[in-house]
Amino acid sequence: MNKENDFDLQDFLPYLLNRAAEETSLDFQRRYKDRYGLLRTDWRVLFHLGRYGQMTASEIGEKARIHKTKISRAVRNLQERRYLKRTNDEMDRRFEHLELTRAGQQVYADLSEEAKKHDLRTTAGFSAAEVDILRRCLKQLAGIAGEHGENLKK
Amino acid sequence: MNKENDFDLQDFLPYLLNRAAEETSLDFQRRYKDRYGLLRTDWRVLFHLGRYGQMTASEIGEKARIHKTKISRAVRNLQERRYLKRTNDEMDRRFEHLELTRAGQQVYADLSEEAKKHDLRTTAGFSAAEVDILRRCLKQLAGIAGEHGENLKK
DNA sequence: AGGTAATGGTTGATTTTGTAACTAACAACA
DNA sequence: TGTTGTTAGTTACAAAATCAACCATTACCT
Repeated sequence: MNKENDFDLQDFLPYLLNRAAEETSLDFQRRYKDRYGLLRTDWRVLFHLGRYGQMTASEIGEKARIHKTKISRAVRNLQERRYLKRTNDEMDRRFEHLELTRAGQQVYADLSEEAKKHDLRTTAGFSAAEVDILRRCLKQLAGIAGEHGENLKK
Repeated sequence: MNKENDFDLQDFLPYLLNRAAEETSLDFQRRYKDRYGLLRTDWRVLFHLGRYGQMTASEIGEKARIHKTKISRAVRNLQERRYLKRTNDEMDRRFEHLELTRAGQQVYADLSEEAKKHDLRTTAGFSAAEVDILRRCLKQLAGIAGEHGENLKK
């Protein structure tokens, strides 16, 4: 079929990563989608605010590597659902400080519980050592800093 | 900011997998996009045909977990670029056998070379053992059969 | 045969995403 | 001041993904 080429698609990392990402995201997706009407970017933004507290749109974008237009739309969605409120910075009125409302915090609490359980299920078939290596490799690949806060970029 | 919750988003596997997938896909994407005008689904289909030879659309869909509408459009794209040809099954005229043309095979040869190199670069920072574990975990998560051809489903 | 269901594949409408241009607010410096 | 350059965020338009309805062909069942 092909030349002497022994390269197998099923070993190609971008392919594997994409498929693994899709598979593992699927049933968790249902939680935030059906339960709260959120899109993927929505919950990512919500998670960041829930985990790290008040942030601006571009801080979230930088940390989560999400483009600003996606964030802009996610913020609007979350605000419409009353999960988030915006406050203008008094010093520099270009900034908007974003923060979860009480309702938003509840969603975060619920979903982060789900996420924790979800990860346990996902890794059920692996040993602790394997899970550890998996996470470390993925963080490296994702460009997420290890212990050193080397978040370079700009 | 949040309750006693110690769950960190940066450890959540769907999140990590998605980000790692995006990061690692990026520069490879440029290869097939700029060089051959292919979309992501296009090259996936092309890779399957290049690797496994003649297949039907739904066989590809099942193996690669791509929805049939996406495949239908990818096939049309590839055909327009003369990378692929269709043949109708004489026995059952619902089937179309898909196959790469000479040109398509050249694209496959080039891109699979690139892919191989790409993976080497991607894993440059890891030990062989780590890479091995990473791949095995990902295959498991992606639902790709290990040694046993347990491709269940349908 | 004739009716119903299932399968392979395509097409069209709606949603989502990506790209680029744009507004508003500030900074820097003449 | 005023002109130029940046930065935060939004909006508009094009590209792409998703979902549902749709042929055409074959299978099943009486």
